[in-house]
Amino acid sequence: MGKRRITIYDLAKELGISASYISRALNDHPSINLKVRAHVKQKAQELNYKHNSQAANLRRGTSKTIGVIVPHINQNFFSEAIAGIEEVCFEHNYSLIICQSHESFVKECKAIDTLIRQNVDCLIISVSAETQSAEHLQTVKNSQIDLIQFDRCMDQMTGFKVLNDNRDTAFKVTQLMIEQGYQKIAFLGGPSHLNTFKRRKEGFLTAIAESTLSIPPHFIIDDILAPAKAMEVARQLLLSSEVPDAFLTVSDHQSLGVLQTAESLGLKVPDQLGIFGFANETFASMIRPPLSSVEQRSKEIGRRAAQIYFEHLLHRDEEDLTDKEEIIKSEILIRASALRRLLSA
Amino acid sequence: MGKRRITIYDLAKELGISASYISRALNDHPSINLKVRAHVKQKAQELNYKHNSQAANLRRGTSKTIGVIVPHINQNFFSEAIAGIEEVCFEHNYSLIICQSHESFVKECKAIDTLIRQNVDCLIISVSAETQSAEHLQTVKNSQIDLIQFDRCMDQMTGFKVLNDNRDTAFKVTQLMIEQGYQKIAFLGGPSHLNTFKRRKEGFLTAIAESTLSIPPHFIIDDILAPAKAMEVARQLLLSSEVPDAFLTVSDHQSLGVLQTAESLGLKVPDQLGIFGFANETFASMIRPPLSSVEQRSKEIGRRAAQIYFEHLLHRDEEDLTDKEEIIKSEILIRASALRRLLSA
DNA sequence: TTGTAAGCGTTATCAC
DNA sequence: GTGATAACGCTTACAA
Repeated sequence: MGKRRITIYDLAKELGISASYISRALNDHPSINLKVRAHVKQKAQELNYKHNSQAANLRRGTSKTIGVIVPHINQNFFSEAIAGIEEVCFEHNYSLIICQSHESFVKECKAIDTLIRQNVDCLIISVSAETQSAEHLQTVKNSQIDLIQFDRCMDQMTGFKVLNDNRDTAFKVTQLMIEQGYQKIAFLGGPSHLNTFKRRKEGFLTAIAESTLSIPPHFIIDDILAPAKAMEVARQLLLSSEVPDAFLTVSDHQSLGVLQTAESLGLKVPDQLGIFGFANETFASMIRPPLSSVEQRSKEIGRRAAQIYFEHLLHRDEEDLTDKEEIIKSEILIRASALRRLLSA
Repeated sequence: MGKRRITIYDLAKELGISASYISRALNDHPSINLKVRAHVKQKAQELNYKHNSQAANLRRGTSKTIGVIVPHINQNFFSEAIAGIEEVCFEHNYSLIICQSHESFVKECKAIDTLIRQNVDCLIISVSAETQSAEHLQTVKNSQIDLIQFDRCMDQMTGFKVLNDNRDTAFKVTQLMIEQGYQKIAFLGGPSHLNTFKRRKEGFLTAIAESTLSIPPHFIIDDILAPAKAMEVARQLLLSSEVPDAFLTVSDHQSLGVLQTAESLGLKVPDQLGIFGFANETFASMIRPPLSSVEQRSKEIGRRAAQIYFEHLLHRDEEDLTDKEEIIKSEILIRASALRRLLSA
């Protein structure tokens, strides 16, 4: 029994009023007497009536749903960001549909297609490492779906973006390392077509340029996110004739690789070799020596991305922005791995 | 321009055939000539037609959507599980709506309500720490929504469950520690009304009972998941007259707390104190000494949970199961923190 | 093979 | 205040 779902028609029959009236009562339409509203709502509860969002959304032409695409749900940075997005959506009674691109451009396109078909009102995305073109993002906008990018963004695509201050942070971190007396700093980067990594590198290069140091070009190496690669490169450099006395990397995993390599070569960290990571993974503070890193406040990034939708896009009017880059300030965590002197500040 | 979304009626007009025919062509209905199908599909692409899942689902009475509720998206165990669920759903062209309970029973109920209104076909849930009753889960079933529990399950609720072999694993881990020569093993547990923690404790107690050891009752302490609490308790025990020579905990964070406490007291791990964690967090293998732990294969748990829906529930027939507990075997990772002797095996 | 029409559950519009 | 009625975009009997 109880097979079929209760609809407003069932309520209408039960209460002897029309379905449209029921609908209005449940939606707190002002034209309806407060007592009637209460009565209807009570009856709805009694009969275990559940509003059918699908039907309502079809009728209304909106889905009250936001789609999210990230490379991997189970990477700390992204799961934190999603948690932030979810919090804000929950406050606004919006649902979240989540897809993973697995760093594949093809899957990212498929995910976008799915989300368009699902009628999402907004898409929040951090693109895959493979993504080089922004055409698929244009499709989203063409489908009248609001687009918000975070972290990994396509520079050629205008619109809302929520980003870390990557350039600035890398700049400051580099300065800190120089302050600590490191003079031959190597830089291990990521895929340089991704804005986040590009900017971290820029920050590093600018700080070096503004200093009196000169860094040999082969100390600056792109696209070695994989810890194994990082270890190999670190080993080569540390065994060469011109040895770096510090490593700045774009991820804690790279840094960990460097640290282990250094240990295996009998180098003392931070005295003989300084190491600075990025992302403040859980393990960063737990290894010995604790790894200096950058807290990206990824949950806050997610929150802001979602808030942009509700602030600027949902009830858009003439004066509203259509284009904005919002910067979430990272926090530099200087720990033992890059600390040779007392800090001046 | 291009304001309105293209519908099958637009396609129909454009091609001079009826909308229903278009629908069938797009859905590969066998009655339609292959050439026509191709023609229609091509035109659809040309006009940038996007199938509206909402409308189709409303008509079909299904949503091809699975709801997921977990305490926190951004906890490793759960984000891995969700990644597994997502993978399987993606293969089947199903979408995922994700909610967090934040360990609150009230929020869990609200999430369930949302998902029912969203018309999900199935709910996959790991209940909050607060959840003691299963009435809200019954509501789900009453709404003709398939229910699959994983990890944290309500024992009083029948149906499909995907679980770790918690009891068994804790049993084996305890035996391993005894093999290593530890004789006074303390147990730091979690909230005991949650099946996972209850069973880990049972496993520990059984192994002790089957051994020749006798453990004082105050060595066995429930409900201290918070690392700070774990540290406090460890400190008290390690400074008392009767000192444990090992700790088995139900989480790596507890274990880390114990490890740091031991270090601060000048105790040598693993020689003077053995430590065994649970969950194999990223940091477990990276700290010194590396922490022994249990890999729960959470992604696999997620995958299995989702697969159950597609195997047993989606095309249910008379002979199908309605009740099953599936066990995902954990993997015991014995590392230096609990390794005093060479292993026999 | 093709088209007509009804209906999924809601809400908006228009009457009364 | 209240109630018909049409529509949202799609699928599916049923007819032709």
